[in-house]
Amino acid sequence: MLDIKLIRQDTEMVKEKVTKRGMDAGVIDEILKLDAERRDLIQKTEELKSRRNKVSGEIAQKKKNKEDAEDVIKEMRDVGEEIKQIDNRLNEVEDKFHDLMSGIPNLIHDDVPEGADDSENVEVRRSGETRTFDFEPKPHWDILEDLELADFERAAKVSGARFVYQTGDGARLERALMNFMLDVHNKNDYREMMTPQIVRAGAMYSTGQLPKFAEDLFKLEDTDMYTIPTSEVTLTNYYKDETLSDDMLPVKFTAQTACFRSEAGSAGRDTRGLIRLHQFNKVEMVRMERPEDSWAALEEMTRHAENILDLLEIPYRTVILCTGDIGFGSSKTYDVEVWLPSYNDYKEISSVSNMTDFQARRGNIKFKRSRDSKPELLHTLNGSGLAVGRTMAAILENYQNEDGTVTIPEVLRPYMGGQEVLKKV
RNA sequence: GGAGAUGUACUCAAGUGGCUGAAGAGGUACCCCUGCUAAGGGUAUAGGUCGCAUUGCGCGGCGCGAGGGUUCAAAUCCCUCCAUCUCCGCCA
Repeated sequence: MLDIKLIRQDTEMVKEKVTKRGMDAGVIDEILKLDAERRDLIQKTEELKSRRNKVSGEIAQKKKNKEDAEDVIKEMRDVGEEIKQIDNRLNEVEDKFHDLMSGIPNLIHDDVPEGADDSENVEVRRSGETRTFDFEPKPHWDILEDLELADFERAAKVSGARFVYQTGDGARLERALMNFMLDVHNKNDYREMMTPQIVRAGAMYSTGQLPKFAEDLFKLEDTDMYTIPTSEVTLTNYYKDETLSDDMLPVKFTAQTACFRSEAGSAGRDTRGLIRLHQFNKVEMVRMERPEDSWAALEEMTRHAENILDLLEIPYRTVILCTGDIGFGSSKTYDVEVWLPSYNDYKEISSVSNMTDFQARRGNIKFKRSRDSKPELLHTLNGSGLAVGRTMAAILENYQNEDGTVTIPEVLRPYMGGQEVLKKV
């Protein structure tokens, strides 16, 4: 949600930024019109309410003095009727107003490059040499099958397409990765959390999944509850409707959860392997920052995501998302992309965003600089650190050997009981 | 899942239709007293949000878990929802 005051004062700037995302800015004019009507109605109804309050006091006085108040009461009856009518109209206008407001994406930062889609994202740095194989490397789904690390067929039987059982060393490697990632983030002072994985609609609204992206979510039948598509939802909403004191900042959380995505509209894409599933594990980082600190925090958090791949010694690059690819609530996003031989390309493994005050306004998350200062909206940030399944895919493909085995990255070996290779059982 | 109870400000708590922006206590801040601390005394302190105004403190609406309703008027009556507690049932 944007600040309506900003839209009023700086209309042209807002329109320009909305347009850059490929959205029709006409809705801004519509919003301003509704806003004007809304404020007009508020003034009218408040004036009447003020009068009613005053007269009500007088009625109380008269009653106390055993005077007759019938005529004033009658008059107030009409005033009450008028208030009701204006309030009804006001409610309609405000509903429409909020509908439109909650459909406006966050303002993009000036650094965000213009572009139509992900092909126009701009690389900002690259790390590690991509390996040249002196044999034909296998895609990770073949490795999973050959080493019996995962079972997609039986998952399809039980749950459907885009689900997986990880089996044996496959399950152990998944667990090792999650523990490794959480340990690294812990060292960087992110507070570890285990969170709910089912939330109410209100939480989804705050972080921006609702109302616009409902089709991406799984909803529990006959309830107002949804499975989370990322722990960004539960971590960011932790302080929903609260005002934090300055000494609590910055807030830094990390959590591992399952993530559930309906993947509506992605039929036929990434159909094999661990890249695109309805359920996957992800370790997430979320931060809440003073507005003046959030841009530095975005850079730092991106480094924290990259650091996982540095430690795993897997090649990656980092791109800044262009206007056509950046998410709805984000002002600026870096994607960290890992090298996948099977795609012969870099594939997103982390997305790190500064949502500025966009989610904080929706979720009413504030802080006070001191005891006497006014509450201000926080800036919220989130980033994967990392998508666990995709990390596993990257390890299998980048660390595979000619004999079909996979070398386990050194940093993971302590988490695998000292095991050095994955091989056929 | 069944039955009952509760939800007021930082905390505890009074308040069953008008005089309640909301008693009282604690807490917190400052001051007095005292060599210091404690105890004692005094003063202050009700959040937030919305609208108007902003040459200056301002004016007003909302607000007693949330949302509706009744009424000239609601913390107080009614409805729905949420949360907490107790008992029973069930269960990892």
